[in-house]
Amino acid sequence: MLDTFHNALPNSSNVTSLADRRLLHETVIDQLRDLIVQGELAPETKLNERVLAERLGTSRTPLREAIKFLASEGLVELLPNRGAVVAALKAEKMKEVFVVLGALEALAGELACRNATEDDIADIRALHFHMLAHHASGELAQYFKYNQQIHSRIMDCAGNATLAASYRSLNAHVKRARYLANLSRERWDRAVHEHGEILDALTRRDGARLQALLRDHLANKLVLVMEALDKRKAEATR
Amino acid sequence: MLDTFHNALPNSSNVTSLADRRLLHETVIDQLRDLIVQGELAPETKLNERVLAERLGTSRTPLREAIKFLASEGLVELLPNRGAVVAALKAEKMKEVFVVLGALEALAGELACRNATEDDIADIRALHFHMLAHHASGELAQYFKYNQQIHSRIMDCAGNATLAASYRSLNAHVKRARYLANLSRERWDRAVHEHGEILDALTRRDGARLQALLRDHLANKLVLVMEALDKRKAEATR
DNA sequence: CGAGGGTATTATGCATACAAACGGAGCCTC
DNA sequence: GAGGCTCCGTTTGTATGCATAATACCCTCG
Repeated sequence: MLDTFHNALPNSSNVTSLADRRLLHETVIDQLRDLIVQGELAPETKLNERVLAERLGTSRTPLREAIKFLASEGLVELLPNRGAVVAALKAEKMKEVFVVLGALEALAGELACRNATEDDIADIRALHFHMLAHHASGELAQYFKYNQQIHSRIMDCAGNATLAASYRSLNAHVKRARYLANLSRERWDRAVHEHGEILDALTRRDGARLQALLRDHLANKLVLVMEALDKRKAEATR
Repeated sequence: MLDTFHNALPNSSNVTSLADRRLLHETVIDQLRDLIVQGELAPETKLNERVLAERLGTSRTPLREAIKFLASEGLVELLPNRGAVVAALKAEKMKEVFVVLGALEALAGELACRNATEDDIADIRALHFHMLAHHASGELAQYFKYNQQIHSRIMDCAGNATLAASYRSLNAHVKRARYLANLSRERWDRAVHEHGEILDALTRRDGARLQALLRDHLANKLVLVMEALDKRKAEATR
């Protein structure tokens, strides 16, 4: 997974020699984030330090540092004197996250219309058609992958690393909900249609339109996630 | 049971009731954040773990956990195998932060226009007049305090805890720049005037207008910070 | 049989110990 | 004299130990 979150290395001169040195607690941060995002560690799971440390092949110290880091991203919650748990997946929280993400993506779209090069847009178009192909053949996992890449690419084109970092942090929450959302064909088709419009707006560099489209796109995605959460809740209480 | 006495201790962040007691690493996070935001630990200062731990009256373990936490907020940067430094105050970074903050505050304004109670708005009006008083008497520090409270209060009225958390995290960067911005009277008057318009828009619950005002307000603040940064840079190279 | 309390066990929070890596001083070589 | 190499002190990174808080269990009592 290329999702590794690197803090910007201030020293760009010998960046390669420093960058490829993976510190244990950074590895642990990524491993733990993946476990949470992919749902392998279910929401509200208690994080037993000793057990987890052994599972990740490290000691408690780097693990504890990783937990503190993820706590500030909101993926885990700290219970004083009782350790940490994987953050709950609550409908209310999801609504909040989507509203903020909507604003961030809208901003990114606006900036991308100004800053993207033609090559950037060509790349995004290529990703778009890959995505269409996987949609056509019904390969959900691959579809999601390219979908995600398109949004990330637009974010990158905005040319604002701070914006991108905020986006990634919040987006982790959404990714977590993804694995439980099984798309109806109708909704899936609609999402793909929206992506077509998004690509159009970007191509025409119509910032205002792209902003509105991205906001709506997120709002529709929220509906999906909410339905999935409701269904899960219904199954749980049954 | 007898420990209920401890609940009287000052408690800033976690609303999750249970036993939220003050843990050492949390205290250290706040202390360290304050040191950085108030400029006592200057940008690019190396954080020597042993020295800092002693200064804060703790051991390296909680300090390191606090550093990891602040790293994810972007206030410190981690240099693999070489520790951590206070994040640099760069113009480019500031521009980025202000753009994102602008979007977040605009969103908060829009939501606040929908969700604020009349009492909320009355509170904000009260803060506004306190601020005016300190502006009139030229008390910058007090002015800043009420200014900040107004923005925080609007943020709270938005009723989106996730939004508020993102805002706080990014706003720490701005606060850090504040101590070096010495306002000209003209600019100060202008900022106060803008605040008047902001209050008006909120009172009339004109979300679109408030959004635009907050965005502009932030943009103007950015200009101030940039001038201050330029001046500091000029002094440094002299 | 259930409730309450007290003790034992376990896990967390913090401190310290140990290992590895960086940086600098001094020495050697050219 | 300059450049580079090595060794050593310092600092970070990781592991482990110890104390305390929380939980689970059991025993007693109603």
